[in-house]
Amino acid sequence: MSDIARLCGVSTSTVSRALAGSPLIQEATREMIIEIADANGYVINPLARGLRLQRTNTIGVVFPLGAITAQLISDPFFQQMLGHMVDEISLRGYQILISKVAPPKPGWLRELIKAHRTDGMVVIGQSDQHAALNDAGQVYRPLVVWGAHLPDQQYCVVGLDNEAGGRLATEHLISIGRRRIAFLGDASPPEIHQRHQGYLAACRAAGLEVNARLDMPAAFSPQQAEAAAERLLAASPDVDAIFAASDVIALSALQVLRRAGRRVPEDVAVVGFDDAEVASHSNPPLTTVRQDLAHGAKLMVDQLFRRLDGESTDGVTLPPQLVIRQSTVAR
Amino acid sequence: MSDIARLCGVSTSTVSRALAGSPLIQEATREMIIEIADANGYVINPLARGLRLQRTNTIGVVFPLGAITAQLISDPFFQQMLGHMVDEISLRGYQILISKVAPPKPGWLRELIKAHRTDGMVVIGQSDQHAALNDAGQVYRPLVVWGAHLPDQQYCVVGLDNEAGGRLATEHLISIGRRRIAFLGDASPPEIHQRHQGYLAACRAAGLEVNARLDMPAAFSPQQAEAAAERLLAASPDVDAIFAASDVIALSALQVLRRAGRRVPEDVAVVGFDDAEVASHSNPPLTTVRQDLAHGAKLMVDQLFRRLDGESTDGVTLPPQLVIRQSTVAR
DNA sequence: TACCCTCTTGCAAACGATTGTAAAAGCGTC
DNA sequence: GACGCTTTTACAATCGTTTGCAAGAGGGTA
Repeated sequence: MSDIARLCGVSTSTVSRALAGSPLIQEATREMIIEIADANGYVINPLARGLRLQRTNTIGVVFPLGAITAQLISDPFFQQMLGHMVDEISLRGYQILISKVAPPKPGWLRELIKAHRTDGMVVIGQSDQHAALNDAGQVYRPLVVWGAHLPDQQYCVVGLDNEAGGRLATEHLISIGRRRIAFLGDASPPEIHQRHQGYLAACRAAGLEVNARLDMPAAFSPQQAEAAAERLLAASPDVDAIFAASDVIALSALQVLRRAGRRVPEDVAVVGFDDAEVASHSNPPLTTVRQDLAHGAKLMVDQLFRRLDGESTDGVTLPPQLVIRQSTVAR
Repeated sequence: MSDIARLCGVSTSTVSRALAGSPLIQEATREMIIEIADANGYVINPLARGLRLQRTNTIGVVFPLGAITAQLISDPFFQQMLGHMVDEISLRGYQILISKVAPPKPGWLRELIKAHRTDGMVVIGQSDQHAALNDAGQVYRPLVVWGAHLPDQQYCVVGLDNEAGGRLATEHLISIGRRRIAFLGDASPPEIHQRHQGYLAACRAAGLEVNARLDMPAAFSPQQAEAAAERLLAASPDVDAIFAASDVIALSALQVLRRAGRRVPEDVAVVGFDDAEVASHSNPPLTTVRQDLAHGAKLMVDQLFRRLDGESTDGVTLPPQLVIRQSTVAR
């Protein structure tokens, strides 16, 4: 900037004000300065600017990956969410700084905040970090989290009503006459825990027995999910329906069932969760609980920017929607 | 930092050196300083640090979206690439700054570089920005681009041999007896152009006629791709094979063919490109040209870091691999 | 000419780190 | 005690901006 100032025969403060469009600078001077700056390919240094202004025009998108998930790529959910976030945030002229926190160490979120590299943060998924989020949420306002609504939470959450989703899926399976309904998924992240609660509630309401043999922990990666599905079939050969905690898990279950010679949906009906792109193209197409990630991402970013403006926001609970396809109801 | 210095009864320079692990600082002093810094939740400010060091520990991932693509989310290719990039870069302890450049204005890349927010950059896809890349690549070293290898290029490219991929796909269709093979895709981005060249070469080698009715521009979004597939069927009802420029386009074609009552592969065989997750789960599963994005991403990041170390790298051309599934060969 | 007023511009102090160089401290030796 | 040597610490400049405040320029009026 001092080079430009020298070229223009003015001081850096004048250049700075001219580029910022300050009314203190005469129109003719401004035009001259802008022209010379452009001609010399001058670009303002965002680091220095951020340091001075304490504003970076950047939003952080954080993926806390606890014990549950090893890699980001493992699930299309993360990929899609990230894609939507990039779209929504760049629409508002902000930059995006991604942090993958794996595994989270104590204080990770406070450190991320205190680094002051971003004006606000979006956290995708609570993982097992509810305490850290509560801790930060009380003092740091521009924070929005995607995940489950928890009773004692001190931070702004946008997320699906996962319990209702679990109930919806399970009631659908019950309504088509299934009685031995298995749950396939690891219920330790809060979102999945709530889906599981919904499953249990629906089973109890219908007077169905739920036992440990029907309740099979399964991680999100296809390989581990297949292994879990095989364990399930071995433990409960008479299972007549599977409610999987995600579409990826459901697709793995479909593969295992096909290899085992079970027909879907005649012998075993399968329901997934997410309505990822794959769900509609699978064979058979997958009945699933749809979460509208594009809308969710939009809401999160909306709320975040309202918080940046000093408003306070309460989060949103989105209604789940059951999408019925041929994995539960044959044509 | 000056607070910590005051608390410790030393100067900021001592604190800085202690935290950086400089041998100039006595062990006892260092331990005392680190302890006090931790106890007070002190976190170094990366903006100030970056400003001083002219290093940000950040890699930029840039998506230039030219006239071709409207949204980032439209194609799983971008989502997957982004996911892999995040994985590979964070593995090396660097942060990731995403820029979606849509549409690219003249000088966008030089501006991005001159902003000095990142130590290096990865550009995903050339779009229609070959000139801008050439312009920047000559002066800016830490730049790696995913895309097609072009004759006069001055920048480091990692990418698939798209022409070979196009040839492979087309030869496969020819080998199963197809004669009226359509190309579905917009050949203006270099990658797709090369796939199209491979298609033309294979057709010519087999003595097949290629006419405009078999050559149908199709954008990457499912809606537009479906419309294109419908136009194709209308223009050339006797088509017996479709080579689609991406899996998303191929899946749209499958939908349209099903609605039109054509059997796949008996009436019309379909080949896609990418081997996205959806390809293996579709109905019927899609024959496609696989690009190993995980490997590609790893190579790109490898080369970028070697360039950061002052080495110069030449880019890599990856071999395509045909994955044959039931959309071309019935079981 | 002296004075005041308005309009522009420049000076210099931040923002929060790093680092070359100078100074201080500690210690052994003559 | 003076000197020199090594070890440890502090001073101050620097990275590239922004901005409160002071000062200069120009013009009108008494």
